[in-house]
Amino acid sequence: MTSEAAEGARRRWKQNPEAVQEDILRVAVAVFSESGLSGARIDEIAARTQTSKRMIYYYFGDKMGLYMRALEAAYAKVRAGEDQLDLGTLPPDEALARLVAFTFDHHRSNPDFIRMVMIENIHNAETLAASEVIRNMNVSAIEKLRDICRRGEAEGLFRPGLDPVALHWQISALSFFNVSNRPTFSALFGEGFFSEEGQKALRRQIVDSLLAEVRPRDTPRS
Amino acid sequence: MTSEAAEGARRRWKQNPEAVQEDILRVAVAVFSESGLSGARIDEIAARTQTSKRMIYYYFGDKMGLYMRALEAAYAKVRAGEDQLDLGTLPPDEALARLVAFTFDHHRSNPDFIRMVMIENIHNAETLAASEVIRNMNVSAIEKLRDICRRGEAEGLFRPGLDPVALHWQISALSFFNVSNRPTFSALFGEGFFSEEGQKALRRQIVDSLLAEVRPRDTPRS
DNA sequence: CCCTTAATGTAACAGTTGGTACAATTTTGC
DNA sequence: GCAAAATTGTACCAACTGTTACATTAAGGG
Repeated sequence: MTSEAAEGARRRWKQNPEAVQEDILRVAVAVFSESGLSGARIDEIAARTQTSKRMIYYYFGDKMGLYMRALEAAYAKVRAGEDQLDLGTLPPDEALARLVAFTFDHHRSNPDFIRMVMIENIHNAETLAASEVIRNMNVSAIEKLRDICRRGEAEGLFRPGLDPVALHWQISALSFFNVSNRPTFSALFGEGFFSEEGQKALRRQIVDSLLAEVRPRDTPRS
Repeated sequence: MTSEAAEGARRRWKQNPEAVQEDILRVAVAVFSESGLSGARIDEIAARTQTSKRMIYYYFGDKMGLYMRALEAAYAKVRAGEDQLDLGTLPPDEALARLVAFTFDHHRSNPDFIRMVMIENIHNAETLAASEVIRNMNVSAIEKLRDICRRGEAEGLFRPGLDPVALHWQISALSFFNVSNRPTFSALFGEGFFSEEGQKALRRQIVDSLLAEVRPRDTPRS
């Protein structure tokens, strides 16, 4: 904080490279997520920036370089938000419920990130695969779940043999689809699901469904 | 069949407008789903066709006109495949299980359609919303579920008050995400989920989860 | 068999868009 | 203070891309 403040003070008059890059990245995420990789125009990104097109090429090389950095920025922001969540002190079932509900809400409040991931999937995740930065960020998400599973199994609350990655898949699928496919789904079946009450009911249903999933199977004959 | 054969025979030598349009649409779906709306190039579509760019504009007006028709074609093909499925004779729980498993497989075998819907969502479903053709196609999907629910409730196999649209939402979410987000998910967490065994296990889990969802709630004190 | 209309080939154009050459200015190391 | 390096402004270009004008051929009606 102090070093950043000093940095800001030292360069307060003109030329602030870090701020310029952040500015560009912020706008790039917005424009790419609005228009897609081919649809996004460098000129539009530049126009919505406080700097110029020249600077984009100076700092990021070319369009793909900028796109990759924007993708990384989108992931970084979302993962940072997730780290706010502390589940270590909660009992396993409550921790899982909290994690699912949080993921659902968190995806909803980060549509830019969702759209960046959609775009990346359209392009076969080639940029993501080329970015070591991102791959290193996604370990923590699974670690949280692995810990919950381990504790739940130890306490006999969860059935044994749970796969944290499979759980993550399910939680992601429902929370992601809720944001990614809202346009087509609501165009075909109405906006009802996306009202405040609709979303609340949906979230509860998803939490319940996941909790039922991890509970030990009924053993009728025992 | 006879009229089409006659039509084909009559125009066998040169000029076959229907075939030309079908050819263009087939390629258009492929190219749009590969590259996105802005990423797709009319020149590439033309090149992969047996006709010319000139004909694309002659029959479809402009790029957006072609895109809309391609989107409609993608929906039509998938919905036609769904209509092959007959569930009326099965008991409700089996019918639901069959429908879920079928949807899962059907999405998997139609990645072009999935990608078209992804692209449409990136563009806020504006084209889909403007196409009456598509909206009329999606009633049957819900009708199937509504019928299953009604029968299940009548027989006491399902709990009352089920929402067919909500069920459709869940089935779609899991089956869709499985295809749409495969690139990013497998880049981050490995290909394991998308092997033949992985997909089989996933499908069974999804079917079980949906069946558990509709069963009457345990009423411990009765 | 002719004339209108539908279908197709050729070639080109105008606007856009990613990218850059060149020069000026600011910052920093010494 | 000064020279080297980092940062920024201006103007421009070459390639691409959606779209169309013009001419030509095939099909159907009478």
